Amino acid sequence: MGRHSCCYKQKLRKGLWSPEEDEKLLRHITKYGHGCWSSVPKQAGLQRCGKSCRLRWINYLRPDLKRGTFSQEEENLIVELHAVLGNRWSQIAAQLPGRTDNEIKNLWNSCLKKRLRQKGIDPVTHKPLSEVENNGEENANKSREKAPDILLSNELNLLKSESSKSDAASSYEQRTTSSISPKAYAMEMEGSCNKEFFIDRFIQPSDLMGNFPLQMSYANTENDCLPNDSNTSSNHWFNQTGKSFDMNSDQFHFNPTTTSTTMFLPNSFCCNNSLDIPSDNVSTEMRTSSSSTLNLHNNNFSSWGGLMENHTEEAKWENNNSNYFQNPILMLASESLCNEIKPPLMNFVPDSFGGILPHTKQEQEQSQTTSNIFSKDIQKLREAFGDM
DNA sequence: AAATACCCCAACCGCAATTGG
DNA sequence: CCCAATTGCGGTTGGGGTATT
Repeated sequence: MGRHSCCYKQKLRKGLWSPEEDEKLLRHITKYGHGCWSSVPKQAGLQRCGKSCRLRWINYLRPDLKRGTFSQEEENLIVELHAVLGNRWSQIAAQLPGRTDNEIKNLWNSCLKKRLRQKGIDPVTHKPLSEVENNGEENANKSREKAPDILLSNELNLLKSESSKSDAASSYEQRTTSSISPKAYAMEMEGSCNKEFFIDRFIQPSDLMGNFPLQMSYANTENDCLPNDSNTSSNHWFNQTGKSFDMNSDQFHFNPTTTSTTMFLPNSFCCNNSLDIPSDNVSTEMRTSSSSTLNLHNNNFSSWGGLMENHTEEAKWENNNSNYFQNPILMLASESLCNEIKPPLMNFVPDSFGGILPHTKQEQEQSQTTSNIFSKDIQKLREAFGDM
């Protein structure tokens, strides 16, 4: 165990990926899905280990990545999430559609940590440095660096720490430009840490439409590991259920009111009732295997985000508000509020992996059953807050 | 202009968890 | 249940770019 077996094999390339390698991997995954990662490099004609391919896809090639610099809102969110979750980068990344754990980790280590220190806040404990020093750094580091689950409720209480008070002026100024509302902020200042606090602080209307996490299984179960099937020129894409669908098929011009397919699409992509994908944008480009239509090495995915964006006012609103929590905290809180919300339009919201989840009421219910995978976290929250 | 220091980030490494035969 | 293969995660590293001397 430990080191991936394929890494022992000779002649495997390491280091930066070349544009040619990127194109090979992208083309392969676009066409067949990744299936078993360890078989991807061979099938894609790459001299890489599967682990390296997976990482490259997740951190760079995935079409739903946002890329570019982090917004102030995103940075604020990361800091707040870090205060609760610690160095659980993947969980933090799950709340920031289009961002990878690696990206967030790098941002934290290179910028955010430093910025907090400059503001007199210990980036490990999120308490004032002076307080941390008084209490002894040892204990603080022990309890925080990699927060055990059992500390979760305690972590939540950190949100009401004195540090917030001492940094109130600058901090509130910052937060007024972020997602936190004055009410939530005031409660935080008052040391409140109850369900209203979380609902007000984290939940946006889009969450209440039933934006629950789903377990992503986009492996192409029918066609995994079958790149040699030359009879199928189809480009099978991945969906939520693990079944593939054919990007060459006319059905790709799909109507979300009749399908429950989840696809990888730019995370900014949202729509109301029906979604007609222009024939000469994404699907066409992804079908074009002979020429590199995606300018990956200029970090340019405008052909995805640009063309795919729905520019209606409502879609813009959705875009602006779909980046919020889809985690157990919100799920728990959402459960108690779902009934108060109007019957949803057909909403497409990014899941934690950047896919798009169409949510009818029925699908919300299905989603909630899937949410059982978070039952452990929910249990902890119940312990922290009591039943809601 | 050259040398050095610093910063950022892509990619690697190793471990733990999960999966499946 | 066992064990090997695989996946996912977080910590770390190293190289390239930029700033400073």
